Amino acid sequence: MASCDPVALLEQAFRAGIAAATGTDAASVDPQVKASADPKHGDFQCNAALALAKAAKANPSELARRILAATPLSGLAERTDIAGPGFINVWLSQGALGHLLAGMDAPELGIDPAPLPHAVVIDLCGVNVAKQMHVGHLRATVIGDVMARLHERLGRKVWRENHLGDWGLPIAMTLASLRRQKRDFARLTLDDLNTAYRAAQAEGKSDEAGQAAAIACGAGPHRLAEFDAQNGPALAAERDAKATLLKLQSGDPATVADWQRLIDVTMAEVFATTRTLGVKLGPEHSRGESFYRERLGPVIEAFVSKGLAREDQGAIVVHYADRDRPMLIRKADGGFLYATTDLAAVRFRVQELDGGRVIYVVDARQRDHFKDVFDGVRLIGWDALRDGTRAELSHMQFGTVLGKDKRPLRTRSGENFTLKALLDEAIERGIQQVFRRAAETDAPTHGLRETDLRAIGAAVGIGAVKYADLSGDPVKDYVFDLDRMIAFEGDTGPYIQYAHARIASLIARSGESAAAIAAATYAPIEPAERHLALCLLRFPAVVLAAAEHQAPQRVCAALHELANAYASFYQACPVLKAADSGTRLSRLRLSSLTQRVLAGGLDLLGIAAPDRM
RNA sequence: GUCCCUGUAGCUCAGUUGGAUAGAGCAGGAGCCUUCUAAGCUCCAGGUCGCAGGUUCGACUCCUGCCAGGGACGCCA
Repeated sequence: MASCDPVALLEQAFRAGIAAATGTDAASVDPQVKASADPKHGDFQCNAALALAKAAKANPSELARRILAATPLSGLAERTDIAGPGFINVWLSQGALGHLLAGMDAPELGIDPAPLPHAVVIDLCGVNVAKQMHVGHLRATVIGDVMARLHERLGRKVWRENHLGDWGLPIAMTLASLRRQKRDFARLTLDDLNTAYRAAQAEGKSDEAGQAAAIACGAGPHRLAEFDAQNGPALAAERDAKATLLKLQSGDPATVADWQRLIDVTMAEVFATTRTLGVKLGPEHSRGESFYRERLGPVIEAFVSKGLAREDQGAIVVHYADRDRPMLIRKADGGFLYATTDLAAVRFRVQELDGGRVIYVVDARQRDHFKDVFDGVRLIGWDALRDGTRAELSHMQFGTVLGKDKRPLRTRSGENFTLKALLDEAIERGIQQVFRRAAETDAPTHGLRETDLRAIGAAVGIGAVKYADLSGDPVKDYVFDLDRMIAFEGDTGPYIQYAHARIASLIARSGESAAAIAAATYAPIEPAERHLALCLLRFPAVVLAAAEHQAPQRVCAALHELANAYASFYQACPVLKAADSGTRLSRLRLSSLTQRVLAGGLDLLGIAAPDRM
């Protein structure tokens, strides 16, 4: 497979050179080829001589000389250099750059397929029935979607699993409460459900807390009876909820129909939000907790029968050798816990979905929980795939979204912001900016229809929010500051969209056909052209690295660098007014490739790339 | 109390798994639109990488111990 990745080609060359110079096996050497940080040190460098010299107690500079002499670089390098204690610096020739760019100039943009023997399962979104989506879901949804896109781009089978909270007592409480109120289930909105959910939760809490307090105070049976009388409604509600849960579990048709209605109402709004976000998530990706309900009992039986779990104070728990914290898998009252469901889910995902990698895109605060679950899975061997290999289980943990006060983002009244409200505001701000621009008579958007401008504005606003979420290390908390995200200056989504739109407009103005541009010869000569070319060639490897390291921010960084390199090129190198037609066409082709890489990269991030803005 | 995460410029953050003089963006200073979109470009200024040891040719990166902030810890999910 002809690779257009200069690092791969140089690695191959240096591996041969090192093998020849040191008399070792080429397959076992690490050529340590990297892009140079400083142009003074060439385009790429090979750092292998330093480590090898230490092992062989040789002079690193001398060894570097021998490696370089034995490395076949003709056709690739125009200049080489040995610097410092033994760094080998390489400058690519213009011919090699042009050849590599041409190799990358294809629909797949140089991203070679990297298939895996098994599927990749991505747990994302994780909404709860009867609850509004909030900023926490933004991250689980957006990051999960990007991970799915990255693996899909590499030609891997991907399962997007939206593990919704659609089962258990909380849902039954909401359902029971709505039925008591004789609500018309055909007319319910998500807000209605949310209100009922919170009311039901609050009832349960006050009841529990009060009862616990009464018991803690050493209250006798009489006092407890009095308490019971005072809290009659709450207790009645709880009994009602439990009865409803039983009916639901036994498949009572009317109850199941109402329950399904709650799910439909919730998911209609969830899917409206994922559409707004440009996230690929639909009904076909929903596999909620209820799906696993028949698989929970067997989980307990398996752990108990294998002696991995035992009874403790009435509950069934798994103890681990290296920590005090046990994992509860069944309550004393016989009920199951979320660890039980997750154990069943991992088992299903590995054994039935053939998941060789199972990635949980979930809030970092659940790290202990997933450590326990994964260790439990490994203990019992449910990470074994059909071919006997072990699945990789990972918790891709993300940090909390904070407000400007560095506290978890809340409204004035202390409630979570709904995701919808946040996105609506971002879209509104994006539209304002686009309108402001379009008012200028020389703007390419001047005179566009209002509906088109609004669509561009939405793409810009959503792009700003998503880019801000994706461009940092996922594990860290970040401050949600719409003013900063939407400023559209610097390292933002709109900056990259802008670079893309500029190129689209440039190419449209050129009057050249796509065929004429595609037939041009790449001739990156000017420093800005060379730098742009090197940024382009770096991109395919970044996609693979981002997938393997579960680091979407690498895609963002590479795109920002590329957009930046293009902006400098644009400033320094006239395209349409280039001195001669060869240069003009070469620069147009370079621009075209840049445009497609930017669009492709934004697509991996699930961010739209408008042609005008 | 136990365990986990985080600490990099005034602010918000990157840092390619150990490589050369630690990078961006805001904010601050100086320039650049009669010529391809100024949502842009080019300079300048800004740092004991939380602290202290250790590992080695070489450490923001790996190890140990502290300090600070945050989080999780038996019958909620």
